[in-house]
Amino acid sequence: MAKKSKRELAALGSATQDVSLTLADVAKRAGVSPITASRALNRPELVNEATRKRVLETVQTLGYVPNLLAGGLASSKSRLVAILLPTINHSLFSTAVQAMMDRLTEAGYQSLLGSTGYSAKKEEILLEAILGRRPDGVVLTGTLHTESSRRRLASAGIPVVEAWDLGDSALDMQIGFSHEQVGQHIAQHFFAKGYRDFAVITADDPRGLRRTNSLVSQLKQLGITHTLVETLPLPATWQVGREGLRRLLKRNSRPQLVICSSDILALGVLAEAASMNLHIPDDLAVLGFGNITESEFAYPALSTVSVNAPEMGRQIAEALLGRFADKTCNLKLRVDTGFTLLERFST
Amino acid sequence: MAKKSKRELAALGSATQDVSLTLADVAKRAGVSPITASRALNRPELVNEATRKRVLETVQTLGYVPNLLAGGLASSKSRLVAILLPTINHSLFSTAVQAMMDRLTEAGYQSLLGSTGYSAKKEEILLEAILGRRPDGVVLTGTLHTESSRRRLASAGIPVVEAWDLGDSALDMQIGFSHEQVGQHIAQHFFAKGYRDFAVITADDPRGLRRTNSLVSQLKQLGITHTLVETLPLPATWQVGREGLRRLLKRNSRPQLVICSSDILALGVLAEAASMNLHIPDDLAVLGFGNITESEFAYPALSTVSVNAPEMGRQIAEALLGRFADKTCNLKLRVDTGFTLLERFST
DNA sequence: AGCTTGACTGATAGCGCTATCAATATAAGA
DNA sequence: TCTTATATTGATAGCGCTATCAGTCAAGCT
Repeated sequence: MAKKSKRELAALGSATQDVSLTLADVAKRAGVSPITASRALNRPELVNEATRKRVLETVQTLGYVPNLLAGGLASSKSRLVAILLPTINHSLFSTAVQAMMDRLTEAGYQSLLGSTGYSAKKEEILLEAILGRRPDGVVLTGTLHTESSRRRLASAGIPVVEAWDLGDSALDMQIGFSHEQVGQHIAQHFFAKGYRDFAVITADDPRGLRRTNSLVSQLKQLGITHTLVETLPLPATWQVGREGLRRLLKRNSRPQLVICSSDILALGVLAEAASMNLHIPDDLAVLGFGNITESEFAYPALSTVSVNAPEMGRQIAEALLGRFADKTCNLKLRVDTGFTLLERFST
Repeated sequence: MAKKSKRELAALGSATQDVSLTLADVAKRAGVSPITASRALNRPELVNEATRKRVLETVQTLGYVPNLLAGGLASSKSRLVAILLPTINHSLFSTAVQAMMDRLTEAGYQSLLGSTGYSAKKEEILLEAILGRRPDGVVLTGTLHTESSRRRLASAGIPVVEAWDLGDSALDMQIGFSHEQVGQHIAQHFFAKGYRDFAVITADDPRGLRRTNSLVSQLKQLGITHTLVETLPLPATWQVGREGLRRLLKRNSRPQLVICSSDILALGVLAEAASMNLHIPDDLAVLGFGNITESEFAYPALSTVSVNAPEMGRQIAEALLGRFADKTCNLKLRVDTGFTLLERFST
């Protein structure tokens, strides 16, 4: 009762905003039925020009903000895309995510970010909470920890994009690149340039490990039988990179080239090398991965592998939007966004 | 019809997950009324132990995921907290946000991240979309571009935390520190240490500018009448930091100490200095701001101002949770989380 | 005139959940 | 014995929106 009267007050007065204004209030004031008001906002092509204008003006003057919870419930379209990241902080993915969000926001979708962190238990809870919002789509960037999480996602019946990879067991759409190819390419490229003594510093993450394995086995094929590999626990930070180089140098020989599983590690290596007065690339060459924005402006500028993150982000957004518009489109989509080896001044 | 039968199928079969399972399905199977099932999940203290257990088991076996859109609509509690950031990428705020999200997630809230970017227009649209989700609370980290955005937020009738600052015109709760004090403290500290020749590289952001103004005027009071200030456009990146130092050195004298408005700029300055073969801190001392994780492991380790971001994040979360539990609590909350000048090896 | 078509608008009935009040049973107190 | 309190469960009625189907009206055609 009290509520109702408050509302009517707001509708009658010249309030420019209100908390609990409903579409019905707008409709009443514009002299149309609620459903027409709804259409004026969501399917303007179905409404007469003059009517639509009147409704939109009323929306403006009242400061009405549609309740998307209600809209989502009624239409079973939440206009929400869930993005799962390993961590929100220092993410290799942030550039891709930014581009993706920009495009999605433009198209009227919002992004629900979830950081899966490092605990499988937390991930399960997160996934449940996110699925509870009935997102229209899900983007997976990191890997999921448990198989049950993957199954749960698969059976949620919503479009899923697995980004940053092109694995075998696709849940749905895949947009990324081949980590094996990256490893192989690095090996071939630097072998051809004359490097013979390689070392790897990698974080203990499945994809970094795959790149590493592919690199090592390609080197073997080229006749380089022994490659030092330092595997360090997540998360990848500068500190870990520095520690990695220290450990590497404690071992026998000093490698010509250190290949890092991420730019973040590589920047740590650069810092550690500087602290040791090692000259880069003469004393030690360093390669990163991911081409985060810092890399280009490090000193020396970091050589790295670019995976064209903004483009990937855009493609992910488009793939989802396509599927939203037409449920049968992009069904087995698999896009290889490739990669580029960027030689700057650290190799 | 078809829908109904599909549902019943799922409820009868031993399916472990289903898309459109409702609470009513769970209730039927557990032999209770829907409302009891609802309570078993959300207000367990109101339900008999045995009943609750039965319901929860049923939820498990069916793989039911509550529809939070419906729940939110019915209870007008969305369990959603909106966090507005200037940008999701390379954010000074990411550590605070991470801590905040962790706590909120733990308490059953989800975070809707919005990047306000650099366009006021985009910000308006974003705000409208976010308010449409009826978040239970909003956290503002950057500043909002337009006054109308602020008003809109204020009149949304939900708890708002303004983080990272303690301004005069609080919308609601404030948790942060005084940028003026930071500037003043830096001036006093380094003056006392004997520095006399200062320069500032700052991004064109309101708070950095406030720190700078306070610094400069404090220096004036100490008898240092002229301080070079380079103001560069957002976003703050390494590139901008490098550019800043270059510009600074093109001017007359070389300062003893360069004070940067963010660690990111400072790391850029470090890189530029390295490229010029300047020795830090002897040739040039550098101070950052924010204490991002990289700073500690840069070479040389970056002196900076820590604002205790994780603690701030936690406090923000607690403030909101307190308010959610009791609408009258924390009403004019204003927490000064302070700051610490961390001298490492760049000063 | 009668029919069809297209453009527009509205009435109705939910979406899946919870607030609210009511009902029941049992235990405790007078 | 009859209240009164406590614990537990259920019936009802929405939350604010949209899908769906059903008009209404004017224009165009036979």
